[in-house]
Amino acid sequence: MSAYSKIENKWRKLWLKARVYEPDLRKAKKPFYNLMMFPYPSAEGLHIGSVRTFTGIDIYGRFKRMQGNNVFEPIGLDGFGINSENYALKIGAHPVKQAKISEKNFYRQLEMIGNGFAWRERLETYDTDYYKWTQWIFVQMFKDGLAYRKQSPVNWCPSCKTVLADEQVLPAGKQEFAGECERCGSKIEKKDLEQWFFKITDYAERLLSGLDKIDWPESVKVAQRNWIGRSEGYSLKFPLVGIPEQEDRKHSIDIFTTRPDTLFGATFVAISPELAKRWINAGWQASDEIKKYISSALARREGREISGEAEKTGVFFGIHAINPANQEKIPVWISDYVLDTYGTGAIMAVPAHDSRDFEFAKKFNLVIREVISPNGRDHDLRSAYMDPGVMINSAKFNGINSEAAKIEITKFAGGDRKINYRLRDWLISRQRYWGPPIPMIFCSACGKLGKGERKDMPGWYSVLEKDLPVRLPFIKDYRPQGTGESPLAKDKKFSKVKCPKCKNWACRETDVSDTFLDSTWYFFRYLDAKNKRKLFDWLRVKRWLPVNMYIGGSEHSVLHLLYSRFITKAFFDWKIINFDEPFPKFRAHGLIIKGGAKMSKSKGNIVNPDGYFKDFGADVMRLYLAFMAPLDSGGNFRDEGISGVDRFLVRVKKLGAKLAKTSKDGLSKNSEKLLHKSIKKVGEDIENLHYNTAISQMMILLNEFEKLPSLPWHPYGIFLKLLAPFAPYLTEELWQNFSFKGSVASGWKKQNSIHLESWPKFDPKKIKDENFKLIIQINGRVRAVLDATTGISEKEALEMATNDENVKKYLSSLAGSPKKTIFVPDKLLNLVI
RNA sequence: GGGCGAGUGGCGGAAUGGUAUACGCGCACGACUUAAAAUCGUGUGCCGAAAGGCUUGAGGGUUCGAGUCCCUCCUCGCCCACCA
Repeated sequence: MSAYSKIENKWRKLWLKARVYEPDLRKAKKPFYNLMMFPYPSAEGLHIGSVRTFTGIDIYGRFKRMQGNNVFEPIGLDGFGINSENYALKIGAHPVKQAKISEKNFYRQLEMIGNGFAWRERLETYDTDYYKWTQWIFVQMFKDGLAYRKQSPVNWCPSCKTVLADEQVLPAGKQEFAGECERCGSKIEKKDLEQWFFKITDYAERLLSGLDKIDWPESVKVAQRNWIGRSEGYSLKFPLVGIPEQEDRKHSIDIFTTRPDTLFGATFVAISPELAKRWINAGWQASDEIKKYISSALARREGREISGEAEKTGVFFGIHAINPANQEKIPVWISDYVLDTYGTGAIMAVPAHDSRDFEFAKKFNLVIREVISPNGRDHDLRSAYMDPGVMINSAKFNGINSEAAKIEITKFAGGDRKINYRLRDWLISRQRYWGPPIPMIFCSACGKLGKGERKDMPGWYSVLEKDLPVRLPFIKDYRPQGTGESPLAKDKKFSKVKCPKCKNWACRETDVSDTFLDSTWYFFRYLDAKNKRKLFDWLRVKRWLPVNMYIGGSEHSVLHLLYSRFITKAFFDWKIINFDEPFPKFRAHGLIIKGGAKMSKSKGNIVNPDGYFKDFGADVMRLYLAFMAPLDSGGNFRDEGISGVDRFLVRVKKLGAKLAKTSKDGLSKNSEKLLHKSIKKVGEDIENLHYNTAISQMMILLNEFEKLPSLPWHPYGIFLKLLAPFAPYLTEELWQNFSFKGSVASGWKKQNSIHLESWPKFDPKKIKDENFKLIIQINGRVRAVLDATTGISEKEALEMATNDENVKKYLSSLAGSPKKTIFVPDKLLNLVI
């Protein structure tokens, strides 16, 4: 037990009862939505890093509150989804039961950190009242044409017999583990299944342009831009030759390129193994050799794409295409270096000007023809020449600049400008148990007749809004099937449903949606968490959104933040909100490490906050975590470091004993100056999330106050206010003890809380210095530091300098008079000899 | 391979182009104590007896003056990765 537990418990209860942190969501005059990414209740409990983020943003929120804002700081749990389910699987508990246990543990931990949470609005994504609206969003996406089904390969672990999310397949970076299941280490395979997708690609352009108007760290914006991967290029058609006229056969290949200027040097076409397989499935003839290559290439590609280092393989497809620029007959190859998921799955290969094509052509002895040259002549190509240059070997385009040739050659070859994106549609289905059932129904009877809610998807109906939520049934064996179906498929009571159209027996969709969907919209729901009839009350949303300040981990730079922006833009298009960027201001927090290494179970260096909060108290831990480093950078968690802030708080408490008897006493001029400087600095530092330097400034101020024989009341009150966002419990207690306002004995009221006091203001006049240290430099080196009066002229400064013994010595030894003097008012004088 | 970020004491870190190492930890010495802890005080980048010199990953540049701006390189961290 820490020395503070008693007062912490007292104030926690009083604050809760008085609703100090519950703004009126319907009427607040100066709403300020202070949001942190909600946690998913992990196995180990609240991570010390999350605690730092939560208390960190709470410091900001308390500061904003004292500045007169109605601060709303909600909290909830992102407890639905694969992570929680895997934990349940691991310990052999049922996710439904485990959720309740984790929930209790997390809320217990979140209560002890001293945050001003609006507890009444808390939510959990697995709550029926919550996921009802997750499903509602799915229904709207379907009706709007933004949800669709398509065949897609999923990750499948043959040993766990389960479908895995991409995040669960070890990434390519760790070479020796690439493409392995994170749980059992088996090689991941791909299975083709019909999956639901959200058409996020429709929003690619807006997701890109929206970045320009939001205040986010540049690195996060760059990450999103790269993820979206807009590429301006051209599409070209390569006709195929020698193909018998048959309906079911392709007669040309479409490709995307950013380098049409190299078209005359395109000496072969390469297509992805996946595309080749689709053609063969559609009726193409292919030799056994080719089929064998395709299946071995696909097998190698299972799991994540292998690293760029891997050697390229390929096989001649046995057909030829026509280069549209020079009508040359060029071979069509199948190769594993062609990505199926980017562009059209087919490329024109220009070995002379693309390193990958070059490598491939060398290996298979294909024609390499130079068409761009740095100097207008052929030269010996040892590697691909990828820079711009002068056109050669390109018929009538010879001699012109390659940049100019891009559009000319495209026109000549009958191509078009095309913008291509790296971004792919969002795969939303999960063949899992622990998530919101996708609210769709398939009727085979309607499907045969081509009927459905949407013409492009015969037989598919969304669940009627009045029938939402589609409740996740409790099933005993929730383990993933490995059949490509969700465990829900086994529950016939669940999956058998009447068709909303023809009333015959139909099938319910048994997949659940991706966890990331749950977290795209939680900040809307916080505003109206108890509303059973609507997603949210429009007036509240109008009053509070978009979010004023959002803080979270940069690991969500791409997925969560991009998906949330996407859903918000969809809401905007559905006209249920009037803004289309949810987080105009976002800041990423840093990572704290322990003993120089990232915290992990295998290293055994995970810090459990429970013991620390118990031993030191919330105020000390909040201060320690804030003092470690600026919030947006990391820090090393060291037990020894805690004592510094612990002592600091003890001294703050002791300082109260020194309070002067009357409130009339003033401070000396110097102390007052420091006080006002501190008010300024602490405020500015909090605004910039530089809590470490704010605390350092308060320590300096405390050191000054401690030196005084007695301390007047007023400055002590100001000091407590500056400290209040960091150490909410102790400052509230001292505020009350010294009767700045009310006391518990006289019936403590909300209005008496230090946390609703106004933030101190500094007087710019009182900050002005009358004296300063004049730095005298000779040739840029400091030779004297003199006390001077603020505002002295260059002449006066020079006089002071030349009268100084030390300076005299240098001037005489260097035997010269200053050639030049540089004078920075109230700062320094530099004599150049 | 590409993108982003970072390299400052024994440690976390601080420095609008103007006294580098604030604040804190740790350490040393001293006071208090029978003693220890706690507390308080003093000191604490490196070399040097001192005067003084050197020091922000390495090297160059711009500047009267560079931790800060520019170029080259090295190391570490994170993200992406055959994106045509």
